[in-house]
Amino acid sequence: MFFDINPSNGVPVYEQVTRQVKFAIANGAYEAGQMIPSVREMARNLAINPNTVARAYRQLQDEQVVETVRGSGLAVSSGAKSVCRTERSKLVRQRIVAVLQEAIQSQLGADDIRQIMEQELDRLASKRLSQRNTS
Amino acid sequence: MFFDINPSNGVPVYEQVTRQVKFAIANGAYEAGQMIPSVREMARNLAINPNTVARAYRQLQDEQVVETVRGSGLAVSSGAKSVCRTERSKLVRQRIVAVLQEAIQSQLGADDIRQIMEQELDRLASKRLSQRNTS
DNA sequence: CTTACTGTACTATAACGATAGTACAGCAGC
DNA sequence: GCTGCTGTACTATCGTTATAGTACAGTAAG
Repeated sequence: MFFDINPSNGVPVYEQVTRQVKFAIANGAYEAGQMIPSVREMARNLAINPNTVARAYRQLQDEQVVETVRGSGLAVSSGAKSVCRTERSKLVRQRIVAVLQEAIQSQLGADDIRQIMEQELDRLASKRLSQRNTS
Repeated sequence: MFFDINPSNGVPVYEQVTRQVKFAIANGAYEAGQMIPSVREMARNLAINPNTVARAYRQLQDEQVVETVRGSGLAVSSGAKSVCRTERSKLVRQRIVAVLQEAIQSQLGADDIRQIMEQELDRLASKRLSQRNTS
């Protein structure tokens, strides 16, 4: 487990952080009541600015995914898991729709898209296996 | 046919313009030697700033997709079509890979992804038909 | 009490994307 | 030659993202 930030991705860094924290909660890496890494620790781990992490955390707090425990840090809220799960699905679906629209607009047929998808799914699957072998 | 700009997409507007011009060349909407819309006309059509279009066109010219004809405008270069075709495939493939990585990272299995894909392909196909009927 | 950690809140700076407005050289068509 | 179009080149401004640095209130642990 750990986070993967891409600064030149179009997607703002602070949003990548909020998203990946939500995803971690969604798949149980962070349980309800558990503390998430502190602003400064997370910033060190991801090699980004503490302010950027703070901004991400503020957003998580606004969305009630996380609650502050004074003097200790931020704890995962009780209802967070299901919320994050639905949000995760929604996000992934949005991204897939966007790409499909783009593909269709560039005159690719449904079969072309399926073919590319399958090729890349295979590639990613084998890549993932080899990563496990080397770790 | 026409262009579809999304200002709050993460992707810079000027890049959306270059991409869509390339895609139009790739699928034959603009033939070699033909003029593309002027900076000001394109800006009016897309409701964006002429400077943004100018920037997109400068980039197209740098990549030799398009050549300036003094006093008249920009003409599609002779070799442009095949270049744009390969570039289009590459771009779409990149985007698909990015989404697949994201989907896998959020713990979705290959079958989940296929299922979402098929659902959305259907939705987009029916949407496209209804659009044709109303135009 | 002191120390070391929490979140939180500022200011300032830099880079980038986008917009607005202006200006100029070159060519087509009348 | 005049008018109207072309691309091109500026400057200035605004908003967003990210960084750097500083500061402060609250708490846990020694």
